[in-house]
Amino acid sequence: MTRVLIADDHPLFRNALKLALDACVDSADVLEAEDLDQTRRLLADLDDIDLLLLDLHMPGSNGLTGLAGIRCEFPAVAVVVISANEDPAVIRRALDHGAAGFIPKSSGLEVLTEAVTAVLDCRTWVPPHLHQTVAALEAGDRDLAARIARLTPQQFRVLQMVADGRLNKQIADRLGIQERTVKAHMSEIFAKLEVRNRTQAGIAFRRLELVDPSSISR
Amino acid sequence: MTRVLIADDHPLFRNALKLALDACVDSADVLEAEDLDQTRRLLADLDDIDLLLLDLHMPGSNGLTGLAGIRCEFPAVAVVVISANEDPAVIRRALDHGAAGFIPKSSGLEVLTEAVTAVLDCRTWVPPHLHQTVAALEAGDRDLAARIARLTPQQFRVLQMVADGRLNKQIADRLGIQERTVKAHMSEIFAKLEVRNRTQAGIAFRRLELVDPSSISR
DNA sequence: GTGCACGTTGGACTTTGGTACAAGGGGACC
DNA sequence: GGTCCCCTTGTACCAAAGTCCAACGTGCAC
Repeated sequence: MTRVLIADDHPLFRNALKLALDACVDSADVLEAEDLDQTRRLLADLDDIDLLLLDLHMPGSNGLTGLAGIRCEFPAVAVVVISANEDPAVIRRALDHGAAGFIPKSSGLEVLTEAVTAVLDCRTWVPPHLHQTVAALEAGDRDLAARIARLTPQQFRVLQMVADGRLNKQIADRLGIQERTVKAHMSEIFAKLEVRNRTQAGIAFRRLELVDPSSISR
Repeated sequence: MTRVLIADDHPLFRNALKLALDACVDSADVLEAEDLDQTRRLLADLDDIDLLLLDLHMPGSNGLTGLAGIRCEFPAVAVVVISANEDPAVIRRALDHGAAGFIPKSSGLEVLTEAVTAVLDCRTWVPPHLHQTVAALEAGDRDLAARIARLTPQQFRVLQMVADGRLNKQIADRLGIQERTVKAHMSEIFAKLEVRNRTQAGIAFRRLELVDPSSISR
């Protein structure tokens, strides 16, 4: 049986996706989440999810940050990115970060069905009218993606807090571990990201964001 | 006599702006620059420039970073921002950072003339069809702008390098000063930006950027 | 079973970062 | 001339960051 998790804060769109899934898979087990935390919890609790349909602009998913985090923590799960934004550069970056496909929110039911079918068949899928454009773009994030993908889940969490300007001690407290351990993770993170200090690590991490830096402001 | 500096990497557009200036000012002294470094040099060498027409996407001007830098170093110069991007949120942010006006690159000659006339008359100017929209936006960057505007020119330079992940020692070398001095600047910067460490300062500074963080990548 | 990746911690250490307090020179402004 | 801001440097000190070494338990895969 195919088990799919739909992660989108828009109930109506979740329904549309469910219809598409019913149309192309018999006896699909469909789960839903409306923010990134819930998504992560479900992925962790149920270890047999085959496919994740992930909205890039869902609460908690900060541009590509959410995607990259999921890819670090659950590398075995295929992820299809969903977004209202159809910018080819964004699609390119999502694919670079390991997305198995990209579905615009404006898609009709047939397109959704086609896309889901393709991905469940282990083929990547992007909108046909953008296929050429996206393919022509040189890999925007491939090196960044490759570096970040090397991080372990815990290292990713540490990096996220570093990119928030937190101290090692604060990170240790929040994760319930010793500051030494945080430092050990930091050394690993620097090596994997090929940077020399936490400021550069934070900068690299924040490249995952998509929108104007100000709108995240506070 | 009115002295104006046009900072835009597009020669054709510089010409259009010159025409507009000729049409509304008699005996205008028009200078040109095609990147931010040259702009800064001209502003520093000639201290009697009344108006700067600044392209947001000129080489070196990294989103609002260039504008903020100019405002720190030459607070007396009126700056009108020019951009192909007409996003009201960007216009709002530019005004928050002290721009005296905003001119879309798509403007015709009459509009350019009108805008320049208004600004030389010490009135702020934005495209009439966007005026309401921009005014309705709550101040996006006003607090950030207020904090950054307090920085002295040297502090701004230091912060810029911090946001690049450089060490205090490296910053000191590049500025030809002692590391102690850099530290003194850092303490000032933290106080003015209301942050507690360099990572947070770097984050705050990078909010000035406008585009997807990845495209600055390397 | 044997490896391997992951997360964890330990000790000992060096390097950076950051604060507090004080002060002098130079330029701008009144 | 006096005042204020900017930039600079100094001393002294403490906190945070980061490195190099090594180790142990767990769970997973071959």
